[in-house]
Amino acid sequence: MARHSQIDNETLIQRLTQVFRDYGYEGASLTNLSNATGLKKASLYHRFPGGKEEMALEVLNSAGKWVEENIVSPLNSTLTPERKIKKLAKKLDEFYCGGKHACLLNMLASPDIKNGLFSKHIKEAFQVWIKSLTDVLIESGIDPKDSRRRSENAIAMMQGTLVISRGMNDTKPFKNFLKSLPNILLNAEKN
Amino acid sequence: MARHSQIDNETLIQRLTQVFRDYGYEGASLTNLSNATGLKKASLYHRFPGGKEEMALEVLNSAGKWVEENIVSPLNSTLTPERKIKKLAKKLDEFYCGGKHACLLNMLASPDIKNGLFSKHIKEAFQVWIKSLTDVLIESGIDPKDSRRRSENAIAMMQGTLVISRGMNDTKPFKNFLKSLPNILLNAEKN
DNA sequence: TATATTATACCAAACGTTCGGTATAGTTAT
DNA sequence: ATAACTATACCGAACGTTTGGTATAATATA
Repeated sequence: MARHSQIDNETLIQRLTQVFRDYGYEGASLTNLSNATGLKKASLYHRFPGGKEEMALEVLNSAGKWVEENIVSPLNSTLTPERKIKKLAKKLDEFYCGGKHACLLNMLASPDIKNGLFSKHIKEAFQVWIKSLTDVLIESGIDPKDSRRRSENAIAMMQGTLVISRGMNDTKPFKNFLKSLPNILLNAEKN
Repeated sequence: MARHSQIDNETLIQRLTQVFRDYGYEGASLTNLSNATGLKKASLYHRFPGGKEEMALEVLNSAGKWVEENIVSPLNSTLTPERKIKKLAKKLDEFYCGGKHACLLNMLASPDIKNGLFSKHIKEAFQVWIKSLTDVLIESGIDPKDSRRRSENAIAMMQGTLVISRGMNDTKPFKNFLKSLPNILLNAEKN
């Protein structure tokens, strides 16, 4: 009954994600976002009446959905814990493009962007990461408290190696983290 | 021969640091910086003719000097490795205000701020961190390659727990990291 | 000692530019 | 024809920066 979009929602969000991830919220200007998507400002406002805020929220939600489907869900499957972790590492490699991409949760977590508009999303996202990992470790027979500690460590290592890989312009730290991930999680006595 | 500054250089840099650390480069507006320092915009330009760029560079240099004096130098002292690490943890607690402060290296490491104006500083800073830690571990009798691996892990954990502490608005992750730091570095088989 | 001069620190106001956002008119596909 | 979509032009506000000039303190000259 109407005309087709010239860029589908999925790729649109994907392009917006790139900009927010590389430049942060303040650094992601509408000009950037327009250039990255091929849509003029007015068209972006047609798609996102809430403006930049809505774009960033949609980007966060989309990333959250991807993580839910590709990370959390496989961790709830019937595979063995070890195979789940191996799969996790592969998906992380894909998600962060081998360490070349920054993490949105880091880039959008400034203390007062729009009075902490994203802080709830970010906090929940971290909790989801940690919880789903913890459950796998508990399932594998590791003491619950220890499971949680190891999971928190793993997520911290992930974020940290991403920061360092970006800062040193070298993906090795992240790559090494992925390789050591099974050890970190399943037999922490040798990491 | 002239009028007195109404804010000395050290506290001036300190105030600027707060803003860059909390808001990132793009988020740190001249209005922010002016309010934080008590100097009007034009006065900031008198102190820093190179403008915002120069301010950020001075902030980075100042932080680098602090780290050199308070972190790197003590690691080269005559203390035992274990006591050095304990001291390190204390200084890190101070430097990052118990996990409440973000790391400048993370906040200023966007891929293309002014064509990577800060990327050299940031890369070198990470290298300094890692090298000085590695040397301590080697001194303590740990295999050089393993020493380097452990040091990289420790720095990654530090950055990661800072990211998570900020994202979850809870300094526990960073605090726990500090507590586990001696173990991570000196007897990695139990971390 | 008193005055003129110089040097620095500071600021109000304005610069041109870009920001996020909007109003309107036109185009396109059904 | 109608509704979906896009492009152009525009807006007030904020951006980083510059200008033109005042206030304060030390120095040089008398």
